[in-house]
Amino acid sequence: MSSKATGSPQTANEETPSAAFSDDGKNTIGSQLAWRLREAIISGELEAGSKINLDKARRTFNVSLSPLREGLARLISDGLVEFQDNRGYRVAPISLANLEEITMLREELEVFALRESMRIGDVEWESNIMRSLHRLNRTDRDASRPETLEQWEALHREFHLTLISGCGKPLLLHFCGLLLNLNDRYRRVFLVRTSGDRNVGQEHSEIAQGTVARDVEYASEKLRQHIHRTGTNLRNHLATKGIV
Amino acid sequence: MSSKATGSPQTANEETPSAAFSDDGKNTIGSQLAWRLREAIISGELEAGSKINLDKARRTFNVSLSPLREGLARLISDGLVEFQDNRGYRVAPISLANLEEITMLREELEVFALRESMRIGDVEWESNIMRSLHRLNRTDRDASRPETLEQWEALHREFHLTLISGCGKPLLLHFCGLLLNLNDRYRRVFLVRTSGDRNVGQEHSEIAQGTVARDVEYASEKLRQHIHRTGTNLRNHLATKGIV
DNA sequence: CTTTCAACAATAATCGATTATGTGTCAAGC
DNA sequence: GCTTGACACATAATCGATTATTGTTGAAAG
Repeated sequence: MSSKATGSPQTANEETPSAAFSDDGKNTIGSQLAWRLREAIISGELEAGSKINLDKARRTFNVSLSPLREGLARLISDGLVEFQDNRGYRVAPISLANLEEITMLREELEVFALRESMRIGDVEWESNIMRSLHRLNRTDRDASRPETLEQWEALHREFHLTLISGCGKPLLLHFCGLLLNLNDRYRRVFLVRTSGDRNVGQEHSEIAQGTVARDVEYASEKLRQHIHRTGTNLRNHLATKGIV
Repeated sequence: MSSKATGSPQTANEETPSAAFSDDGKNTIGSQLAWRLREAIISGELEAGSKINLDKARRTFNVSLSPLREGLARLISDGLVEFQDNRGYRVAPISLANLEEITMLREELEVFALRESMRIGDVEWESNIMRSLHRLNRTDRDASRPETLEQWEALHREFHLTLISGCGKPLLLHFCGLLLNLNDRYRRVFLVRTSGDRNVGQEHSEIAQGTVARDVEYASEKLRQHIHRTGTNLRNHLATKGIV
């Protein structure tokens, strides 16, 4: 099993983005399931909007109902699964409107968190940014090797979270983490490659450099544009596939 | 069992603030437990930070473990309960920093949602506001009758949610609902009465009137002040009780 | 007197079986 | 032909018992 980026923080239980924690076979079955299900949904393996049959899932994953429900419950917190009493679980649907809301809220919240970080972040935080940036830029996405995509996604997620991790606001970080999760799902499913007119690596570098230089307006604007472009890009891909 | 305000929306499953739905004994045990536990936590009956012993809780509520976990899982989504593998559940702690973050985020998100609502809200939405306002202002808090407090809290919550319900952004509403929940907990636990120099009813009326008049700047500012004052007020009470 | 480690007690996690609920189908009545 | 209701089937929810993990205590070693 490959190493993963931070996942579903229970509450204020944000995992340190830097830690090289290994997911041993130590965790609870419910936890492991949460990971696997999340990956299955974000990767598109489980189709958006589809019903999750407990009995089938139980057999697929070779587990009992209790941990299965446990795992699903966590994905509900993440907004990746929906639930109704006596009607069971279903993979959260996707839509243009949803994507647009995610993008808009990211522009608001992530930028706000970035400004706060630049205001009160410490040197430790700055260093973490540069490290995340370096790792991200050294990793290529190779569409022919899915594991590299997954790896890149993890590093990308970590970069964005690190960027705003200096703000000292657990709840805000939690919200941003959720939005990032939801957004990544759209990218994983719809984005084979970045549109040619963008140099994403460059964009990340500019954001990072502006941030550690505490150039508030510059960094904020760069981040906002970065998020906005990604949103536009994804929206086009959705339109192509006829998603409303 | 008294009627309740909207509770823990699973995902985009926001309950209509207006509906006079009765919670029959129809729901799932897990659902009912979620309600009861939420009330127990928000009311302070379950002490902040305290551990939740599954076996004891199971006996207290006369249920089996499965629905108990189910209910607790939902409160995790709400940020009212924290969880760690193999270590169980605990009531989310409270702190000055947490309260301040909640207040700050409410100022950002709720005001943002209000502006969006004023931008695109329809007549139906306006009408709902006036109705919620009326119901709220017609209800008094009587410290000697706890059920009136609970009733007032429900209506207050509904008013604030209705105010921003015109924005057409389910995720944003979800976040605001969470923050409101967390905030209400502080009020329920620490606020015996409003500080004398405030006329909260008046504040609500001003916000509502400004909103339906689409006086964007006025309404936004009034709402922000309202939230801010409540935050300050609560902070003082926390300080009095020595909460750090 | 402190540290280590092993047994025990307390607690959480999981399982398989059982019960309750929702859903689809077919026949009788209109 | 269309609607209604009862039955049967599929599925979700719950239970009680079992297993795994954690934490605690106390005796032995240093």
